[in-house]
Amino acid sequence: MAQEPYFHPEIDAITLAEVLHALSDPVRLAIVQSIAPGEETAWNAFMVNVAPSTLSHHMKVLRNAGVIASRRDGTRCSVSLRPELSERFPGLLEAVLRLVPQTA
Amino acid sequence: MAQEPYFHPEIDAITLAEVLHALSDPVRLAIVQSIAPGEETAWNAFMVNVAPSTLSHHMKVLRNAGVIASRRDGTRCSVSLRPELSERFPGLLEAVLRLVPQTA
DNA sequence: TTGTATATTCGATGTTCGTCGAACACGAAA
DNA sequence: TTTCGTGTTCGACGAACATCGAATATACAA
Repeated sequence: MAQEPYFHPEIDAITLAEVLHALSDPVRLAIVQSIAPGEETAWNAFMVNVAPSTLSHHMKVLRNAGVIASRRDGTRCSVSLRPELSERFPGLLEAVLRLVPQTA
Repeated sequence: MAQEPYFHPEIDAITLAEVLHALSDPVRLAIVQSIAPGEETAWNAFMVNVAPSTLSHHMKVLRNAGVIASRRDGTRCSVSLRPELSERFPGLLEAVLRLVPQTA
């Protein structure tokens, strides 16, 4: 874990295409779906079968897209859904997350 | 134009990740946005600055993802939004299309 | 039949992506 | 201090992607 703070884009810098791209990967979709809105999830609590380096990559994609926020907690890391996303694109994440279960 | 009929996937074969991926490209997002629901749009009526071969490629991606339907009309081609998409993933396309204008 | 307009397919090019293992950086514990 | 646990970064790989121009196939018009 680097001591540098995580980069999180400004609300207005979030683009629709980038959000949709971030959500268009099955692994990332599973990640986002397993984060309860308003709550934090431990980094290593995701049931995705990828290497840690790959998971870190996906987290970065979601973070850069403005979907999730990462917070350092000592050696560990907690992630959560960014409330700003629903301000920028109201209803989008809700619409997607509502449909995920019937896909899997 | 090939005489072969266009391939359109079955409703249940449409996956959320594939739809999101199809919509995650700016050109394709512009295409979808300029198709009025319930109406047909002429192939060459899209204001996207790409070569015809590129446009054809994007149409194929959207078609394979289950987002649009293509119909031959003599030498020409008309496209429309697939109503089945809203049956498979209710509210998804509506949520996206509602947000496109504020992006551009 | 010959020619024209329309869209698809093909081949090529450069880019982006998802994945991994190895190496690294940091905080915390021993 | 040394060790261990946790994520990140780096380098590499093959696959997928966006783009184009050229060639092609088809329907229609002259």
